[in-house]
Amino acid sequence: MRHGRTVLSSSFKSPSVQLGNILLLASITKTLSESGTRNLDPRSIPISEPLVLQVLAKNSLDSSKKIDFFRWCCSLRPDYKQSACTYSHIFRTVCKAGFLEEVPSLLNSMKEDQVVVDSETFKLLLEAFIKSGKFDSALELLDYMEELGTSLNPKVYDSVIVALVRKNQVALALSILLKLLEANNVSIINKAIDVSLPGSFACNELLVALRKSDMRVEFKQVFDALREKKGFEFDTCGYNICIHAFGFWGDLGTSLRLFKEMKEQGLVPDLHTYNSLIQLCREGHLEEALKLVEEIEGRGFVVDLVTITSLLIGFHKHGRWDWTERLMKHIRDGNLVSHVLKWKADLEASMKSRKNRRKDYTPIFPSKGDFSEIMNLIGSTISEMDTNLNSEDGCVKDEDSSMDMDQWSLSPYMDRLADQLKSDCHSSQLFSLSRSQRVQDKGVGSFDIDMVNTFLSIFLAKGKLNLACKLFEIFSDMGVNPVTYTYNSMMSSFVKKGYFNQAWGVLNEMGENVCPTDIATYNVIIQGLGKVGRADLASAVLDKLMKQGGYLDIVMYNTLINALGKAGRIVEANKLFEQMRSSGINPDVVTFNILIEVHSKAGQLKEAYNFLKMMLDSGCSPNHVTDTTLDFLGREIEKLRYQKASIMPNKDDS
DNA sequence: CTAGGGTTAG
Repeated sequence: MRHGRTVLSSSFKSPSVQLGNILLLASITKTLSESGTRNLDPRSIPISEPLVLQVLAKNSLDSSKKIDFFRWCCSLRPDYKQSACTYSHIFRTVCKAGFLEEVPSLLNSMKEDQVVVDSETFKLLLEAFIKSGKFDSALELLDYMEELGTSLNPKVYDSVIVALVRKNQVALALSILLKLLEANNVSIINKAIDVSLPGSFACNELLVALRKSDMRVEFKQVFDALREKKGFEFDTCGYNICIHAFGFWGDLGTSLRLFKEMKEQGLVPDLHTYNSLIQLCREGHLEEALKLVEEIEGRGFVVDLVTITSLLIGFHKHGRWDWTERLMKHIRDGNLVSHVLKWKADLEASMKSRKNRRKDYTPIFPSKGDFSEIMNLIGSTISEMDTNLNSEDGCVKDEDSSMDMDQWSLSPYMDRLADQLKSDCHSSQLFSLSRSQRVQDKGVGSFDIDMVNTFLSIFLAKGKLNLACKLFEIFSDMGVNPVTYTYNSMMSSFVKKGYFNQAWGVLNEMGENVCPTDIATYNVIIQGLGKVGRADLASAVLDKLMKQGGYLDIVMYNTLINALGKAGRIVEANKLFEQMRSSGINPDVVTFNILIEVHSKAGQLKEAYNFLKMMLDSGCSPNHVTDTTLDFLGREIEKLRYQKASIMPNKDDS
């Protein structure tokens, strides 16, 4: 078929041309993969841009051959110049294959060819550099881009900043942003700012990173610079970040000012905003915190577990459990408050009767002295409890018309369970899973169970295990269907008292009951397990969690690594650390502190030192905890040096 | 895609 028909569009080639190309392409590919560019003859090959692109796009050809071919084509200059498009291709190939060392010379030849690739390709290159830790190269490339002076997509800077932040290169990201903000005379930079900064995602990311790294001064610097920049306005998220950060660092005045300002800007504060502000109750401003709760309710938001946790931690910190009473009064009537009060009353009633019921709990709760503390926690008012009975099938039936009750009510279960308990002679059975399962699964995520979990977390976190156990005991007797965290807490309590069989029972029963919604709640359990050196159970929890499709965030990883490490399971801790990194989570200062400490205490000083080095290399700045830990490491090293003056870990580098 | 509570030392 050789009739020379005109090709209408370059993308629709005649069959003959197509066939010819295919054959040519096949032959080149074959030659390349067999013997590289050695046997290619420029005179016999009609090098054209589409052809080069097609070769570069060949999946069967490995990247090194493609790069060779590309260089071979370049060598044909001045007869043949590569187009920007081809450069774009080869850069992508290079990035994909990780041959970043090829980049500088490729950039040079691009310069010679007097073409410039698109912003997107630059962005990919920068990100590839940053991803592989070649920050210097990334900066060089940035300079080079400025030098080229071409119109670059301002979003390139955003992506660079974000990429750096994610690589813990907060300081570097900071310097780039500040440079952008200050460089009023460089047109390209200005362009970048004008388009990119309003409502910028990158700025928010950087601010968050600065807050997390406790870089107060730098945070303020960026904050001020952004505010001075004309045309820049924070979005809701940005305001939230700043409000939280200033409050976090104790500058409540600024937090509140920003809060006011954002409302004036016409932005609507959301639950994030309020929950950030409520943190101020940690500083003792309990009254104001409650006012905010009022405002939340007034605006139609519903307080969530974060709100409650923040408040309770604040109350706890200031020893003001009596404020829970006031909190409940502030929570919107008709919705939560009645349930909260009811829950409270039920708990009280249950506890009152408990005293007469089980006596064989003593060995599990050797210390009874703190009982009054629970009473304080719950408050002293004893309201009459609702004595509704529930139906046999486990559904809640509400006969109290005055209180719009729903499935959150606990008292019907409690009543029934109280009866069961009376007839139940297995008082040594610490809890009954079948009993729990009989209750319909409606309470998951509801307020009451969260409330209990919150108290449990606090008790467990403060080492008040007996209190936590007690609370849980009461709680599970009420027959609330436990969510995973509750099981976990329970298990933790058992473990701490040596009731391993029961703990395993819980583990096996957890099954589908896992409630994966709130990862924070899983942490305390692992922490507790780690503290008693039962990381094997922590691993089991983890396994189950993962099988349920749960995911791990950085705090969870840290908690787990800590638990494993403290239990002396260093190998597993390290494995988890690797898993964490391979799942794309960057270790933070807490992770490194844990790893350094764990290895130090295990006598693996060299490893500890390596983690310190890794931490510094990854741009993660040490904090006060690191200092304490390093003191320990230093002493251990000193000790070792004293013992064996000759064989030393490579300590004296830094 | 980014924001709030929950993770580490003494």
